[in-house]
Amino acid sequence: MPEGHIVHRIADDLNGYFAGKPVTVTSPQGRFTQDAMTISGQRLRLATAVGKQLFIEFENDLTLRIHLGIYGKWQFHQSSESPAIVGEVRARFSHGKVFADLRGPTVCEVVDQDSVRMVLRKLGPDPLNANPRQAESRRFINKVLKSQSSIGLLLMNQEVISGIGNVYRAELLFRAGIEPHTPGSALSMEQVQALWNDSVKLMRVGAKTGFMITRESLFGKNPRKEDRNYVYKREGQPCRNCKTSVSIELMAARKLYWCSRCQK
DNA sequence: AGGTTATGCCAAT
DNA sequence: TTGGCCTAACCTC
Repeated sequence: MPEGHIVHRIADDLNGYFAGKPVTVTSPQGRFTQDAMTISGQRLRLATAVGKQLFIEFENDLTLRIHLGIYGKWQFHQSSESPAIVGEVRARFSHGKVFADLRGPTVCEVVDQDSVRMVLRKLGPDPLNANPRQAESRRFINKVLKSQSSIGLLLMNQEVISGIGNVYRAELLFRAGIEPHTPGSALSMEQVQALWNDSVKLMRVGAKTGFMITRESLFGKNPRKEDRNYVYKREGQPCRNCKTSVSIELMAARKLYWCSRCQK
């Protein structure tokens, strides 16, 4: 159940364990067997994360594209014996003593390079792939500033910015003091640039720790889940800043959390 | 044991 | 906008 920072961590793990090595790929569950046979035994060239999408490229130029969706998870094992299959394992990677099990992905398919390019073309810039010159941030800013739709929706739109999900959406807007229903076009360029910069900052914390810690005072610590955020999943509880009861509503079928006093 | 929930997304309406 | 996908964890009874 990841936002983009987790997918980047998975790409790093996969590269650490398997890059440059021939990987045995199976599908204990059976749903992925046909595709698995096309890459099994090939050397894994590189795993790359873009937003919430994971691309695992093999030496025969085929790429395994994975999207974890809301349920998907990877689990890594190190063992001289093959670990028992527990539950529905869509795909298992193995090389030597390392095993990686994938469960519950929305997408798990082998595709060619053209198909990868088509997917990539649709994705907005990823804060975790930002280069130092901030060239990508301009794409994000331009799209937001000319859109009539709300910033709450825009931050969840992977064609606008990739890798942000429901937690970071709520927390970014709280930290910026922006009311989630504000149209993109009503924001200033400085506000949108600041949102981008903050997304880079927060997602780097997430990628480094594995946790979505968004309260400045808790950076570098290991807080309990219920302490990590300002407004996410805190409906009805007092705002950590002004004590106003945190608001909740459904926006495009997802729960939106915000403080009606701090975010105007 | 059964019900609810989730950091997501798409096709159908 | 709604339903469906698909899995495990975390409730409640």
